[in-house]
Amino acid sequence: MTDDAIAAAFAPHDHQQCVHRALDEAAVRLKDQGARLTPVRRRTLEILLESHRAMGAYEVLDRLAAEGFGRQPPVAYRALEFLVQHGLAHRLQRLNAFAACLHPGDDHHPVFLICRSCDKVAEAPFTPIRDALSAVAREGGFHVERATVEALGLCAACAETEGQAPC
Amino acid sequence: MTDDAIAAAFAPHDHQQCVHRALDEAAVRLKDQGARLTPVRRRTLEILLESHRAMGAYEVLDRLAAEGFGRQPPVAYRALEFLVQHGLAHRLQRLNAFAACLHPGDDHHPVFLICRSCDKVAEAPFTPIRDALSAVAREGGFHVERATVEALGLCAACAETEGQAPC
DNA sequence: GGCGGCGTCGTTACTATATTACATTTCGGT
DNA sequence: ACCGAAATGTAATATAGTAACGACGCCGCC
Ligand SMILES: [Zn+2]
Ligand SMILES: [Zn+2]
Ligand SMILES: [Zn+2]
Ligand SMILES: [Zn+2]
Repeated sequence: MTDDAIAAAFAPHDHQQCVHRALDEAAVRLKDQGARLTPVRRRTLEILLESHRAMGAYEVLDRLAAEGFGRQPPVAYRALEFLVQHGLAHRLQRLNAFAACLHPGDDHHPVFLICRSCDKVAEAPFTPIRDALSAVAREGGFHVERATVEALGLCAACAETEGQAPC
Repeated sequence: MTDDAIAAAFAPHDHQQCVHRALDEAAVRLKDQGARLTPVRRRTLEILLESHRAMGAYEVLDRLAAEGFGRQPPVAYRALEFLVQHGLAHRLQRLNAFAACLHPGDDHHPVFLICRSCDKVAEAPFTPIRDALSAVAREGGFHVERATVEALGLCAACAETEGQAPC
């Protein structure tokens, strides 16, 4: 998860290939783990991958229902939870939403950078922040186990066009 | 917001005085701002202050309703939003909950340390984390405007009694 | 082939969280 | 006393998430 990867998430790129690669990698990882990438699960991942945005569970559900899958909340929540559990997607607390993981494979718990203009989400390395956080907490006698770090701001692409229409 | 303040939030302390001081400070601050600390608002703040825990809006609402205030959601949400707006309380995204601010006066946007055993919440300085976060983001061309940092872990008091009953 | 366990998928029904809209009351200034 | 703004209350609704249960299909075994 390099700095380039952050920029790449917001910049225009060969998205077909980006999606394809992610799906392939997902299939491989799941096979290794003995987990099944069923049609609903696969389609859910595809839907998340289509944009680099975070999507609410009900937004995903509408898409699934329109394509002939079940139309009740558990359908979406189960698929999303499965993806999160297997490191293929993340949950964004701040938005009550989910986003496909852009770096499955890296065993990670990232920091999220959310652009308030284009709504896209990037993942940044957690380590430097965790170090700062742990240090501050430890001095107060607190032991950090898990942390949520979600930043709202402006991506490079949107900063350039600020004032104009969103990218 | 010192390290001692973090430890103090979790450690036993003269809580009557702790609450009293916070209420006094709130009254002064609001008067300065020309805002009114009405009965519902004051009672809401007291309820939050009674524990150092985060409370859900409906939990607060139940308390208010039981004391003769309105029993519809907006009653609680409005009072809570008012307190948040005026820096007397914080909203915890991760818990869908609210906690009284322990350091009104410091103009701040803190990091939250939430003990998973006793549920108490402390506030830690944001600056060191923001620096680390901004640095990471900037290298990816991302400009951070606001960030949510909420850590789950174990406070010093609970770490000592771990394995026994929660403090 | 038939059987049974297990995981997946779908449904209904429900809980929890939060907001919109509108009527009524309260407060401060004139 | 009067007016307008802010605050309070209500009902209704929107959004987010979970529990419980039955049906179906797959796989390993008899
Ligand atoms: Zn892409
Ligand atoms: Zn953007
Ligand atoms: Zn206290
Ligand atoms: Zn504790």
